[in-house]
Amino acid sequence: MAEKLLLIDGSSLAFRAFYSIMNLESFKNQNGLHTNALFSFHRMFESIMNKEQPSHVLVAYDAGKVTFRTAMYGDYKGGRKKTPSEFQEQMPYFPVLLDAFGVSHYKLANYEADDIIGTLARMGSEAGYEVVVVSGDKDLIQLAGENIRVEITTKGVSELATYTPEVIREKFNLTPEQIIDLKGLMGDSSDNYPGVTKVGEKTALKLLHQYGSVEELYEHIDEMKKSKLKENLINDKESAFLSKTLARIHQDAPIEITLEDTIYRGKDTQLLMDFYKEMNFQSFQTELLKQSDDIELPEEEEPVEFVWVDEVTPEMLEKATTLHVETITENYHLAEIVAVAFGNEEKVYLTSPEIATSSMWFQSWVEDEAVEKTVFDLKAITVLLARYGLRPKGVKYDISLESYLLDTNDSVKEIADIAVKHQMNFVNYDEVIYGKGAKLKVPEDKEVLGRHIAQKVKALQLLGPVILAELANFDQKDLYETMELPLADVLARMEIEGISVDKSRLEEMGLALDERLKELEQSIYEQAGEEFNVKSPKQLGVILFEKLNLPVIKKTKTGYSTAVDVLEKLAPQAPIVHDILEHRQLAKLKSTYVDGLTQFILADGKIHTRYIQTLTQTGRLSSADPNLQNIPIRTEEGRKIRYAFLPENKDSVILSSDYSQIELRVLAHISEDKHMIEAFKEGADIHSSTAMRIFGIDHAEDVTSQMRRDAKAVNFGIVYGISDYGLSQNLNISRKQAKEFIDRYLTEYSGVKQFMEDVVKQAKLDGYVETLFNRRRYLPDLHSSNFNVRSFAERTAMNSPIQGSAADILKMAMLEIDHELTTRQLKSKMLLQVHDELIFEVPQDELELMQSLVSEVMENAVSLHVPLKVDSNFGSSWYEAK
DNA sequence: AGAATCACG
DNA sequence: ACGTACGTGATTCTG
Repeated sequence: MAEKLLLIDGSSLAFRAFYSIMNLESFKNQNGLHTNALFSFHRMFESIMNKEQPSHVLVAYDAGKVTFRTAMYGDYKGGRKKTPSEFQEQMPYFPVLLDAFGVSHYKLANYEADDIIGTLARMGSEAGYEVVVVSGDKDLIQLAGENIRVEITTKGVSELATYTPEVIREKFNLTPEQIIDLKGLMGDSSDNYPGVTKVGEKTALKLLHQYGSVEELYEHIDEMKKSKLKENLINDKESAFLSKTLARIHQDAPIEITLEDTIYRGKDTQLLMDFYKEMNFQSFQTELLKQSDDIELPEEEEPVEFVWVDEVTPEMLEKATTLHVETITENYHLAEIVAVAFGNEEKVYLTSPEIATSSMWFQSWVEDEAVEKTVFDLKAITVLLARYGLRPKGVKYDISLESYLLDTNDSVKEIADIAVKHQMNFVNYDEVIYGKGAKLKVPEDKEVLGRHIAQKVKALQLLGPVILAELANFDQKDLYETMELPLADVLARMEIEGISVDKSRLEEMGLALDERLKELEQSIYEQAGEEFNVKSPKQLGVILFEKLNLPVIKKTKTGYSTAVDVLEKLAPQAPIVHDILEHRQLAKLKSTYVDGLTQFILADGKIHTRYIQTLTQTGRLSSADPNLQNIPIRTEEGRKIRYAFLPENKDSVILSSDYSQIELRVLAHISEDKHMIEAFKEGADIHSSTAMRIFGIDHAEDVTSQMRRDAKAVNFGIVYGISDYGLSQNLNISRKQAKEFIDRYLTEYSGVKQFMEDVVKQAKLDGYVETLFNRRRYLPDLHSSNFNVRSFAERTAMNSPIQGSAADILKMAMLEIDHELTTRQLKSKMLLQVHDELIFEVPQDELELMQSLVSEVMENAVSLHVPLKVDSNFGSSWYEAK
């Protein structure tokens, strides 16, 4: 096989890698080391290796700041910003990674990576090798030659642009050698050498096409006619020659390595595995495990004992305080149970759910309030064991919930995530054991499976007290013990209960939608003069903006935007746009709400969503499989979907109770703004009263509906952490006008203004914001040097305490309502939660009681400086509960 | 897998 | 001057 030498500019690529992933916070290992550059470099490197399949590889590095170039020109690479510390700290690990890859790396005092590469490229080429050079720095294209191809990263790092002498001729009409002359004339702002004043790429190219080189140019300078350019060339002659010298990459650097030394040795899987563990690179870990079969799983110092049993005895349970139910798919309403496990950090028992739950001993252990247990995700376990009629009690530590409360930023999806954060590296990620995607499966080897589960149990057991102590430290023990933990049980029962959905009703709607969609498609094709996929934004863009020549209002990263606000602006100009808008809306209804929901109706005729209690950054719940928190309501066509949501029993109705303006009331409370509190105490219409203030109206009856609408938008904006631009977009008004609205608002509600300023200031000091119930959100981006990132964090600092406190309040109300339903032995059921709204199934004979009970509890869930108000409606379907 | 779009509070 | 509203999940297309 022919020899192929791959030369990589490590310094340049590592730097590019660093900037290609700027989401610094999510790329940290267990010791707080940033890993974004290492991760991204790894990805780039692998893709290059796969593509090139070289026989020889070398990664070259700059040795340091001082080189022969700085000796020639003191300011070479001067004026550069200091390397960010987040990057600096990753630099020592690149050699470790490369050693694990089996790839040589080299740096040389006084020289840059370029010169090492230049020298080896020459040597390789002379030896008849095919040479490939990869860098993020375009200067290296001067190395292109007969056997030398240069690849430069573009668009961050995702793609490579190839440079051969032919490409350079086509692009610049120059030879690779002339690239050096080009640099000499142009200079280089990032390397900080000057070239010739006022000469950029265009002028430099013109000159080189005429004269061929810097030397030739100055030979014939006298023949040039008098011009500013000529003057500059004469004045900067010295600089031009210096710059050319600086730009030239050395091809005879005194390197001490030979081509022999660059032979690719191949991956050392064990070293790589260790590196991935250290950096917490899960996906690479799994990938590696798939490729090789000789990797040893990490050793525990004192391995946990585990045993599969087919009978549960009291002795087994005697010292057991951790309970685990293993599943490998997310949706626990449908998931198959792989095993039930119980034990402690020393010994774990594993068995099937049938064996466990049929044991009297196990039943009473699970349901014994007095046995303080540790679990991971109480809600999931509650739903899973409910299949067997068991309801866990006495759970003290839910590691999942606790981790979420401690820091919403580090997403703890599985036990390994939190174990690794506490240096318990013996726990494997599920993906490592079970695989993922199409290859997801339980290992046949009971030893492997058993050890994996046992290690999880061990970690949970050890983590329990540690994590609770951390919560206590943050004053979050109450939040956990009296709100989130009991709520897990309430939510589990809501999920298990589910809500009845009329499948045939949905199917009827689906047929009608299909018919209308066909009509619209025909009409759209006719008006477009051709058939195309209306659902493809790309194809639609071509039709609208190229074929029909409609004006481009907004662009996205990838092309024309065809979002609703754009289409609405175009609608008056072209009737086709009306049809497209309607098509969009109906297609959404059909796919997401008719077909989508239908798939989730189980044999009991109900939909069982999952509330995710540990996801949002603010403390809200989210809902998935399916999402029942975004069922249409804003348009009549969409709202009809709600006709399909029914009470389970004929004699019952759907009752819906929602907080009125809860976020603004919370804002009034937290900010203690006099005027806003006053407005709410008077029971005023808050949007009208805001309108009166910002428009200077004295009598409520003089507020026009337009004013109220504007004021409402301003109120929303305030809650979101307002900006003039955002408001102007929302109201379709000028930015100046929007700014006036905001200024008026903040003058009138000066307490709100004060709060907004204080909350950001305090957050910058503390690093986090808090809700009324001590729920925290950390905002490291408040200190970002990037304006956008920082501004976003500031708006978040204003919004999170508001949105989060509102979420806290509804959670408190849910607990109280659940308590009342239980103690009063009512037949009414709490079915759904939609952020500020609760949905119940209520038997007719409990309706009166429930209406007042629910309102009463919700309104008095907490005591604020303003009253809380609840609106209730009921009907024979969710649609009619309005 | 990511982007674009759109449903909700 | 910088470019934006806050929080979610599902579907579809596309590289």
